[in-house]
Amino acid sequence: MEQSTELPPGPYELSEALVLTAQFVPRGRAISYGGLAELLGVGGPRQAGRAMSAAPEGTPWWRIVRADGSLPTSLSRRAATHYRDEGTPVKTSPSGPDGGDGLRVDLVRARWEPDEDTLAVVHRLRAEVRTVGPIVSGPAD
DNA sequence: AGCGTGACGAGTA
DNA sequence: ATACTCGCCACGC
Repeated sequence: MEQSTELPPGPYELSEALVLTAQFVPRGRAISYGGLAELLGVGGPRQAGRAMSAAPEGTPWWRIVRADGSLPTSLSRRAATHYRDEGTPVKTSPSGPDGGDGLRVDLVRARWEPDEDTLAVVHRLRAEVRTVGPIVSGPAD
């Protein structure tokens, strides 16, 4: 069984929620930074990237990629190892046919789509995210 | 409080 | 396909 439906107690920081959501991406699949944030319903691609850069050990960061399926050059090599191991559909880039940089995940085939249960969990996650959102109050007066 | 920076993304040339 | 611009927004100086 997977580690679904079990979440640490909230509320969560946005970055924490994004990392938790990333944990649900199964082997061999991937999603874009923007897609991850969109799925959670909070934040955007920059926040997702920020969260992944600071993600704790054990986070499958290689499954969160850019919209075009690539990752920063510095991470490309390590990611390639995982893709080979997980059998992730990749696309050979024109400027670098080998596993170095130029490697891109074929999101058309590898894009992760959460099942209903996972979706429910993520939805619950969203509700407990401590957003830094706009200050609405102003009872001041 | 301003300003630059970044594991982004979409649009334009 | 590549290069560059802009919009985005949390962080750190």
